[in-house]
Amino acid sequence: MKGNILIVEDDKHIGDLIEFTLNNAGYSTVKFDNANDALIFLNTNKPDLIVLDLMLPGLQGEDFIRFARKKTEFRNLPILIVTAKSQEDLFAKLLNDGADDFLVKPFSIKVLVAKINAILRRISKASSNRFVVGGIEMDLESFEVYVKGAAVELTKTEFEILRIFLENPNKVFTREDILFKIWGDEANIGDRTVDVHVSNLRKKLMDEGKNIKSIPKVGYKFRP
Amino acid sequence: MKGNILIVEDDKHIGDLIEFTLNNAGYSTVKFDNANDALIFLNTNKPDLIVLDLMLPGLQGEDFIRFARKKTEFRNLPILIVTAKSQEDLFAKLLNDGADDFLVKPFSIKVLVAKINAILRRISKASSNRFVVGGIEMDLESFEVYVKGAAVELTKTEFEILRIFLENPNKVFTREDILFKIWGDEANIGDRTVDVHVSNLRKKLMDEGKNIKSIPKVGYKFRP
DNA sequence: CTAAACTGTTAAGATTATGTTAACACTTTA
DNA sequence: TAAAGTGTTAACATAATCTTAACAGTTTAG
Repeated sequence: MKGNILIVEDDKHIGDLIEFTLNNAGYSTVKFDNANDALIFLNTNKPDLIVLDLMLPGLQGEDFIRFARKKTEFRNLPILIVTAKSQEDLFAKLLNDGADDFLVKPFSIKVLVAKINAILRRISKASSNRFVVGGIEMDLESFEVYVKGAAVELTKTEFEILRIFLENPNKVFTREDILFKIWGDEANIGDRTVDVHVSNLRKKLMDEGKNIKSIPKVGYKFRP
Repeated sequence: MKGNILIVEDDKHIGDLIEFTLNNAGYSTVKFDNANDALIFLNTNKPDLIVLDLMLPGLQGEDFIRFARKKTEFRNLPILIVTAKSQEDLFAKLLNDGADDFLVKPFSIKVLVAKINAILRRISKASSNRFVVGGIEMDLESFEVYVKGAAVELTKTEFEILRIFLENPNKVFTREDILFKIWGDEANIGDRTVDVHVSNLRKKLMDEGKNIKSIPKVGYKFRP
């Protein structure tokens, strides 16, 4: 998941379009058609970005920005304004109030996504590629593995094999599958080598090692 | 002084207008009417933001962005595009390439200043040019590094490598990653060179040097 | 029940990666 | 112009990892 985006847009048609587009671009979304509900949502949630229609019924978009900015944790939350007409003075004011950017309707869907990508890239350096399966935590960025919170030192090959298992829980891999995935197809290695690595992995993973099951005559799988 | 802004704009009239406006808003400016001179300027200077006209003679604005983005120290330098016509596909591409925002001519002077204020406010909040990671303190402005308070003399290359590590604690970088981030992609240098610099870094950093870990078959990382 | 096939584990040797030094080229400084 | 500083490469030493072979233990099939 690339990020969580809050959409505040009273026009159902446009709101759906934005939501659909962002979902397609890999973002998860929450949508409200009024600012009050969105503010209530913000009490208990912290999205990565807000797409805000300026012309909302009731509470105005401007007020929404000011309210949102009051809370410390939202001081750096990017807000992208979507508005019907080009009011340059208003834009200038909003940008100074804390909005990050704006789009004038009708706007291009491509530009919308590109702007959001650009803003979020700036804000969050990299979405963490860390995941947890069973009692094992794997961080692809730091190449670290934790079993029940304790760091475990793995070699690169062990790491790669474990990754295959964790990314496909319960799927059985033949030794050839594993050889191919790690060494490529030109490798000239006996498949018993996999057994040795799996053996070493099991030992290093302590209790969790028991979850690497051997399927006789087939291969190995990981059952969390 | 609020900040230093590089203007790249071939239309003298618009360039003067931008410069005048930004000066009035409290920014200091440097202006070029072509991308080549601007790139030369970037070799020895580091502005806080670039205002770039997309339709430049000779080197295209797109190329300019790519060149600028190659160097580590400009990777987070905000670039605001000013362009004559609305080309939405191009905008989308540029935003993904690393531009931060754009304005379509004729644009409002108020909006220009507001956008620049907004971008710089975002940046200055996010990145101080002095930071501490573990027992190491790095000052990007004075190019000084302190280990437990004691100044350490580093060469430029060592400094850049350390910066990559400190800005991304625990993230593993391959030797190619490091080569690319520092030398760009046209460099023709063996990756063992990185080892030598890392070796020298470790020595100079004394105790803290132990926190530069080598991940066999992958690369290096800094674990504070 | 026994042989064959399969899996687990160990340890040794082979292979590959890393650490470090020294030499040379190049640039900057005095 | 010499001297000092920096960057790059090559060479060698050291260290880590991989692979294999051997053997023990286990399961399967007849």
